[in-house]
Amino acid sequence: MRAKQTSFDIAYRAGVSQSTVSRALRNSPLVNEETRRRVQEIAKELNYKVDRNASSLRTQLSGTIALLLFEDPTNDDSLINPFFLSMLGSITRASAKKGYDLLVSFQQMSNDWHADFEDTRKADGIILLGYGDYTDYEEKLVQLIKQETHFVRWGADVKGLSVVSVGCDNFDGGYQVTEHVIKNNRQHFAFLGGVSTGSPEFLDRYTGHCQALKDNNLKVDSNLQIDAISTDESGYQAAKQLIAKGIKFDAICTASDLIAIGAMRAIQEAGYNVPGDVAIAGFDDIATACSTSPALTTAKQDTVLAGEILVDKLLQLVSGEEAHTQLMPATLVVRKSCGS
Amino acid sequence: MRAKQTSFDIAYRAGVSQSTVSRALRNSPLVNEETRRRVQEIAKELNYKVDRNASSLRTQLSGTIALLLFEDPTNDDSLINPFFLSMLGSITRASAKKGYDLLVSFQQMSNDWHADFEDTRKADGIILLGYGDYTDYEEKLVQLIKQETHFVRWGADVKGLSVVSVGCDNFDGGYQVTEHVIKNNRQHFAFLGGVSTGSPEFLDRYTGHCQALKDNNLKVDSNLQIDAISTDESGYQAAKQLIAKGIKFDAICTASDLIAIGAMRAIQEAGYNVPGDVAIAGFDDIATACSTSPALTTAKQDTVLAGEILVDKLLQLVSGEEAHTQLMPATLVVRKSCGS
DNA sequence: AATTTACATGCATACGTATGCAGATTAGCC
DNA sequence: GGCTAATCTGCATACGTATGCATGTAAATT
Repeated sequence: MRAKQTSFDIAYRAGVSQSTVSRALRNSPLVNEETRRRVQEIAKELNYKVDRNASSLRTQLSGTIALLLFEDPTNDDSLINPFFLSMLGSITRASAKKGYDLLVSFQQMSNDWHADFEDTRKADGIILLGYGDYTDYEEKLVQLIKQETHFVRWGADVKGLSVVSVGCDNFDGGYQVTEHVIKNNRQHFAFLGGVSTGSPEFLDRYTGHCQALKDNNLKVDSNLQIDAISTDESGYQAAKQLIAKGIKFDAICTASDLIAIGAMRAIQEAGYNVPGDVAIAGFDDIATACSTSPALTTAKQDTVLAGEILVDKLLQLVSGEEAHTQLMPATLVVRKSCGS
Repeated sequence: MRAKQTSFDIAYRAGVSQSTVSRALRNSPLVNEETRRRVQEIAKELNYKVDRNASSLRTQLSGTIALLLFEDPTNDDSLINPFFLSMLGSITRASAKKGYDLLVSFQQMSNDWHADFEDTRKADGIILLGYGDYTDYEEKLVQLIKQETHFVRWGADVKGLSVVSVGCDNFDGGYQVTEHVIKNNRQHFAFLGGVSTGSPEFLDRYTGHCQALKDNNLKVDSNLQIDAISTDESGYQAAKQLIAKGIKFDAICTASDLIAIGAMRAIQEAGYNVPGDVAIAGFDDIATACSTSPALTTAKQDTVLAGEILVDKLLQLVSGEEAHTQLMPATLVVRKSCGS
C-alpha cells in the first residue's frame, strides 16, 4: 500500500502504456471511452495521485498562486492586521474556487521576494498584499515586470508602470463617511491616521475627508489631524494626543477601524460619550467593528469581492489575457458610533 | 533576461559541469571553496533560482507544509472563524521561520483531502485545523496513518489512534474562568455552547465549568445550558432563548468569545447591565475580545505558541523523529465583563 | 479491392535537478 | 620515484509526468 503508485503501476494493471494512463487521467479525447473508464477506475482503486512535482516540471505550470503578505515594519506586533487576515481568508477561498492552491508567505519588504516565487516555479503568479507606499519597493516592481512575472497587487494604482492593481476607492470612502457624519450635525472634525508618512491609502482617505468638509463649507484644521498607524494602540495614543491639544472637536474620522477602536477607548476613558459628545468613524469594516460599543460606523472594503477580483485578474494574466487596474467601491456602513 | 536560467547555464558560464553547480549551490563539502564562490556569484548575477519542481521531484521533498482548514459545516458564513484565522496567521509565521512554505487549503470534511496532499508530493506534511468531533472523520485519520502520511492536528487527543494532537486544556480553561466568576459572587450560572452535539472542545469546556461549580457547592442546572455554535449570531439567539426561559441567572459562561459577544449584545438589548446584572465570560481570547464593551473576560488560547508547536511537531515527524500529543495551558484573561 | 480517413495506442523523449560512481588531479608518504 | 590517500570534478542516470510523432487497426470512401 505504501510504496507510492506511479502512472506506470496503473498502466501495468490496466494493460496499457503509461502514455495512455496519463491521457486517460487528463481526459484527453485521444483515448477511448472504455479505456479511460478502466484506467480511472484502477487509479481510484489504487489510490493513485498525480505527482504534482513531476507534473509541474513537465507542464511548467504549478496550479498554485503565491500570496505575499508584507509586514508593516512600523508594527512589531506579532499579530496580523485583521483587515489583511480577512483578505487572506477570502483570497484562499477565491483561489480554491478556481482550483488553485495558495502558497502563503510573509515577507519583509527588504527581502528578495521579487525574484523568488515565479522563478522557482513554485507558483504561476503572485498576489502582493500589504499597506505601504509602493515607492518603497517600486524598483522591485520594475524587476518583476522585467522578469515578466505574473502578478497583481492590492492597493492604489501605480502611476507610470503597467502594474495591475486592485484597490478600494479610498478617497470616496473617506468622503462618504465624512459626509455622513456631517449630516449628523458635526462641525469640528479631527482625523486620525498617518498622512504625511506611509501609506497612500491613508492619504487618499484623508483627502476624501477634507474634500467632504470643503464641499460642506467646513474648515479643515490641520491641527486636528494626527498621525497613527493601523493599530488599536496607535489610535489610542493619537486620540490622547488629540484631547491633550485642548482644541474643540465633536467628530473623529479615522484611517482605519483599528485606529477608531483605539480612539474610542481613549475618548470614553476621558469621560466623553460616543456618539453623544464625539462621533467616531472607522474605515475597513473589520469583524470587530460590529462588536464595539457603540458599534462602529465605517467605510466597508469588501474583502470577499476583493479576493475574487485579485485572483481573477491574476489568472487572466497567467493565461495570457490582458487585465487592468480596478478601483472597488467603498460602501458606507452606518452603525451607532456617529449617531443615526 | 527572460529565458529561464537553468543550472546548465550557470555551469556553462562558470566553466564547470552541472553537477558541480548543483553541489556548489547546496554547499556540498565536495566542491572546492573557490569554485563554490564563483558558481554562487554567477548564479546571483544571472538571478538564477533552483526550480522547485525539479528539485522536489528529485529529492522527494517539497519544503512545504500543507494546512487544511476545515469549514464548520454548520456555519455557512463566508468568513472564517477569527480564532482559526489567528491560528492560520501564527502557523504561517511559524513555518516561515523554519524555512517552509505553507500551502493553505479550505476543505469540506467530506472531501478526499485525506489522500491528497502528501501523496501528490505537494507537501511534506499536513496540519489539520478545525473545530469538530474527530469521530466525524476518524476513518480518514486511520487512512492517513495507514498511508504513513506525516500530520498533526489541532484539538483534543484522539484515543486509540497514534495521532499527534496539540490542543488547549479546555477543561482547565472552563474551570478557571468559572472559578473566577464565582469569586465575583455569582451563583446562578448559564452556559452557552453546543455540548451534546459537535465539538469535544466545547464539551470539555462545559465539563470544566460544571466541575468548578460543583467544587464550589453550586448547582448545575441543565436548563441553563443552551447549545450554540461559534458565531456571534448563534450566541445572540442562544442568549435570547435563555432569557425567554425566565429562569434567574447572574452569570453566563460560554464556549467561545463569539458566542459571548453575541450573548452580550442580547443581554444588553434586553436591558441588563454587564457585568452589573450579568457577568459574561468567553473562551479563546480573539482580537475582538479587547474591544467589546465591557471588554471580555476570557480564557486565552495562545495561538502564536500553538502555531509554533504544531509546526515543530510536524517537522519532527517529517524528519523521522517521534512526536507526542501535547496539551497547552489555557490562561485566564481578566477584563471587565465579569466584574473585577 | 485499393485508398483514404479516423481513431486509438505506444515509443521515445524532455522538463531541471541531485547524486552514486568513476575518473582525474594533487598531495602525502615511505 | 612509486605508491596510497585525499580532494575535487564530471558522467550518467533517475525522479514521474506529458506530449510530439509514428504506428497500427478498423471504418469509410472511391
